[in-house]
Amino acid sequence: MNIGKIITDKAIEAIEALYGAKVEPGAIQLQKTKKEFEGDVTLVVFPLLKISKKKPEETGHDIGKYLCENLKDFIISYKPEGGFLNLLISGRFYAKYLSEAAKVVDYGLTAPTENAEVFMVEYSSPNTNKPLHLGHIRNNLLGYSLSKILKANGRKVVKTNIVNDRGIHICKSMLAWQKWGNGETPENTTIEYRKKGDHLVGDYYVLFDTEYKKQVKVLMAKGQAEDEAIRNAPLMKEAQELLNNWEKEHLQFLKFEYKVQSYLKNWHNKDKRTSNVIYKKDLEEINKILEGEIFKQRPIKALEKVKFFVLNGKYSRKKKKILLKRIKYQKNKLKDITDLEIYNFWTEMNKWVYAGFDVTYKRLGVDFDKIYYESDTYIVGRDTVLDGVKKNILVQDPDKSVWADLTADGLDRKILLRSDGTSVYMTQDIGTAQLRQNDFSPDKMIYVVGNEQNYHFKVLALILQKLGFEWAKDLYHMSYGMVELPEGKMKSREGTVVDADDLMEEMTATAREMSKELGKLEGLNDDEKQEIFRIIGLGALKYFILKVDPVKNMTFDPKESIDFNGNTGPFIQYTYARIRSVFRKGEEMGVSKSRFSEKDIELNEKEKSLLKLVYEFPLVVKEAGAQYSPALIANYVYELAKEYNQFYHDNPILRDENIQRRNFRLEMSETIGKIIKNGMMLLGIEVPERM
RNA sequence: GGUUCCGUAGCUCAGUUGGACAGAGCAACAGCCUUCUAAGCUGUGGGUCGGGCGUUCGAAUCGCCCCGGAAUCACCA
Repeated sequence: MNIGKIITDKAIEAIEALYGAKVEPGAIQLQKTKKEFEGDVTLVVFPLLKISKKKPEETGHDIGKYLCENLKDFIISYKPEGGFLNLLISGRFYAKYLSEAAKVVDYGLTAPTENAEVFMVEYSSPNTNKPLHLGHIRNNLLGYSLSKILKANGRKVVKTNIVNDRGIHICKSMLAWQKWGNGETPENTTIEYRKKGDHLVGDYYVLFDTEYKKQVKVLMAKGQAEDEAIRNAPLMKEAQELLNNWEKEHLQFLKFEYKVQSYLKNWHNKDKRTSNVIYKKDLEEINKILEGEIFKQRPIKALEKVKFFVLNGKYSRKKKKILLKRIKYQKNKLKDITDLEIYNFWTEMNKWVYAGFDVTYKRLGVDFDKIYYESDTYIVGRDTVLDGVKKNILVQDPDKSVWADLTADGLDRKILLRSDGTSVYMTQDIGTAQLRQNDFSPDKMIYVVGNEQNYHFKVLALILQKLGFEWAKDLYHMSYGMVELPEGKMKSREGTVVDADDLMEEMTATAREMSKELGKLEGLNDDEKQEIFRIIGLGALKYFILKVDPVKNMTFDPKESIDFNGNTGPFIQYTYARIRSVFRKGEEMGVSKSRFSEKDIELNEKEKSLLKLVYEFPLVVKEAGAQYSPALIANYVYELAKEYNQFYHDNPILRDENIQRRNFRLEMSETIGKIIKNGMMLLGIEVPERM
């Protein structure tokens, strides 16, 4: 039941019959009829005047008459208005459409099929030296919502995250902690409250910057120029040295990992004692672990997993003992790792941060199918780059630094390896892309990254293409605008960021206060209430961010809290809760929904426009998928909620004495509730049953 | 300076391949709860769509120029 196609086909037929000319479907322009005119669909006749060689009104009349006669029961009447032909679609068509839509549980959403295209969506991509802030929130919400939207368009989606866990930034935090930390950890910071790991590490990052700036000031007072002082400050030098040492130890660690890898790979083949003890079925399971992703990236973790498997297996105590002994033996071989002081501290600090991130992600309601770490991927990138030098695709300068020459493409030269052989940001992204291709061979790789990196991704795609990777054309940078404060950009080093955890907490608190004032949640226990506050607070935040076109920068004023009235998340959630309330009340009254006859339904204006919106939902989902824009969904759902509230205000549902109409209104309300829920789900926003 | 993006009501934003008098929300003001949730509904005021020129039957939308803002052009990430 595609209104557009039905009319377009018939209009083409009409033009041929009336004027003897064949036109392409593209020549038929349809649009929604403006509110101030009578009708539902408007055919723009201007482009057809050359063919009809008649006045606009006459042409409209001709075609309108033809459509009306040949699409009986579908188009009831027509009215040409200047160059516009307004067509009135029968209410029965829409009512019938509603009955169909009502039957489909996931109305508007298309589930992925077996051989659907695989879309990989990268988002979040935090640095491990600081907690997430408002900018990350926009990124995460966009990425998560986009994933949902693509999935609803029948794509298989792999959500991924690349954690920037190495580099000078993290060394700054490490150094500050070593100097002034006094052994503080997330577990023992109990002075006022227990600090989340990511916040703790972030605080040391700020501390580094404060102390560093002091040193620069001192040096400048002693007569050094600013850029000189910036380079010469002892703290910066120490941080750089730390980075160098970290890289050395990291390489050493990789060698250990390699050892474990080769051992595990041959475990059951070469080690007779083990393979005799272990069940064949379990061996297969263990092999699965060894061939899986964890093993490739974190062999030690894989070893732990194998251990866990053995412990939970149905083995006799004796056999378990033998198996565990084998595992322990291997782990002991790795004890050299304990000598890697910097590396181990780095690992430890990262653990604090990840634990903190996990809490934030969970609270925000986002997740990932696969997480990559820069500390793994830059090695792959470096090898590829060196290979590119061998193949003369890339150039190596006399100082050993490696470059991609993009001047022929109208861009500059881009550095890929420093003269000391260390990697840069681009190197890492080259490696990450390769790993992803290996792991998932996606049809499309979407990078949800801020527009400040437009140039970076342009260059990345170009370099990958030059390196001969066919899939380079499948990279897509979903660029979005910055979130700014009224006074300008947020700067984490200066502590002017809006913290993600704080913001979510504030939103929940606002929801709580508001609910208290309105006092509609009596009869619920504290847990239930808390859950509703959480849903509303987060809904307000998420909607506020997602309703804005991604390409645009947006300002956020922390002093003016996010609204809960008007074009907001809570408004939409409220509409849903209202609909649910109708059905609860219906149950109390003993009124339940049953079938209605489309023939007997006279739609009023509001009902018809609501049904038109119901019809549009699948089209909006499609469009949002094509444009990668959650904002389209947000604006649609708002429109739907607004129209419904107007309907609700003026029309009885349960109290309607006309039983046919009551059934219709219940059916319509239920379907609209379903659309609101599904639509909000596409934005990653939950809806409450009550509020 | 080069490149890219943005500029719509006092504020925050809609406006799909060009289509009818440019729409919402907030804020302001005036109303509506003995009736399915008032986080709602109704009404009033508010605009040279940054400016100019051009293409077109028709431009917020496309092209060129200018103005304002942002990002980027690092051996930072």
